[in-house]
Amino acid sequence: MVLMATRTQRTKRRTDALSKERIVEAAIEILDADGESALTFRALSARLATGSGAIYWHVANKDDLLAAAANDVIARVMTGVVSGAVSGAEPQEAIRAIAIGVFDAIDAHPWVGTQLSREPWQSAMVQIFEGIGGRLPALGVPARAQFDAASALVNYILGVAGQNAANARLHTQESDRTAFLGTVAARWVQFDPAEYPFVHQVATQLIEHDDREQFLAGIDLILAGIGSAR
Amino acid sequence: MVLMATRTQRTKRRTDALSKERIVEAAIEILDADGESALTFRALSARLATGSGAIYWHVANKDDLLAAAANDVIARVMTGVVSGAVSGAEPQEAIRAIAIGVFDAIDAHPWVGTQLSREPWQSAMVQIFEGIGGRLPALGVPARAQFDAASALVNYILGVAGQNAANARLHTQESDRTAFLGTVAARWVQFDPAEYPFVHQVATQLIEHDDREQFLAGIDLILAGIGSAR
DNA sequence: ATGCGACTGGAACACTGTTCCATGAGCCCA
DNA sequence: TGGGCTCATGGAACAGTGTTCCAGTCGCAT
Repeated sequence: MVLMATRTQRTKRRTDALSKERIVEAAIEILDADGESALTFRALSARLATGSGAIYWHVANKDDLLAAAANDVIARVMTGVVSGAVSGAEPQEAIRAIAIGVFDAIDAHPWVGTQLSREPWQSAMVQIFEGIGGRLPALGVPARAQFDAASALVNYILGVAGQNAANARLHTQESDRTAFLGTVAARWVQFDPAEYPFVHQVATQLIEHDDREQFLAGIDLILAGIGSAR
Repeated sequence: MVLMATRTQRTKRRTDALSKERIVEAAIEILDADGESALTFRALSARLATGSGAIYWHVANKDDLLAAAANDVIARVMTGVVSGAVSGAEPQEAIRAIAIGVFDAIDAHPWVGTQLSREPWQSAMVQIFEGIGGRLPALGVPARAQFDAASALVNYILGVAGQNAANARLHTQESDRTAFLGTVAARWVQFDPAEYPFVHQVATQLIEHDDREQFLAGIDLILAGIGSAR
């Protein structure tokens, strides 16, 4: 993997020795179990039965740790998607599969969404960029349009990612979510139809809409736009 | 404005009395001058010549303050765009104008980008949603496709917004930006062309690309997709 | 004039990321 | 075998954060 720093360590020290891998693993567990706010160096120290100083020997700072954790999750998604049935499929289907893969990963680990929209040009984003951009030639997109097309798709994905993460931050429970959507819808209905006709009208669809389907609809919209410009 | 809380205060107290407006105004000044990390309740207290307790009487917490600040900026953009020459123009042009308006606002106040991707269903986002969604009927988009179309456009905008804000956080200077892009491009060129053909190939375009133009290209792509599905 | 509620300023609290350093484990060479 | 010497560790200390708490002050209605 070109992205990784060179590492020449052959199982030194105790078997339970600290390592960036072990730290990232523990961090992901905390993030998944109790959310972004639960990941502190104290919590991490406790879980790894060590001190914060030891962790800092392996990890530059918290941003570094979060980037590595997000990279870990995304890398798993990308290798999973690429090695899956998709590799030989139609390029359009491959792009959809990657997008859905990233969406589902962020749905399962909302903190990844926050991280993706927070640190740009990060290795996690490069992987997504490559996965999508690499399929564009096969789609018949002219070379000079590929950069813009890939950027549009990735930015859309990042937008949804951030929004999903923000939603997850607001309510941990599934029941919270529907209740919250109900509240928002109720507020939207009460907007003045003269000033906010669209928001007013769309309020009802808010409750019954499916995030995943809407996400895919957006991907298809962009793909249609890419196709029409061909 | 339906979004604002009811407010029945008629110039009480001293002329320099604290108020949510004055606090938000000062917060925006700090954010614009010295970036997101500079906005602390201590800095705000100092600038307003008061204590943090006084601020908390007018503002629920920091999130509330940031939301109000972002709302302020976006509201100005939206009224500016709507009252501009655009109001009677072709709906497609109106949507482009709104998107560009939001983009430029985030370019000028990067912290707004962070805020937009952080707190969903917020009044700032509702305004953008309405501004864009309200033009879709005139574009000939069927009613049941409008929600998805608006959501796609807004999420794309939010994605770019977050990314722009992250970039701005990384380097304050314009010279920093080009230097940084150069570094990233240099790294991308060195990616193994067998494993990362797209990223490798696109690296050169990275340096000379214009964020604003690429953003607009993405909007046009989505608009083309919306048009083709009509 | 006086009481009362709206408002203020700043001290105190709990908690964060990060740094610093005294100590220990394992290895290499004499 | 024993001494260095580096890698690695754990935890105390630091600076700074958002937030709470509360003793006051001010202006108005009575």
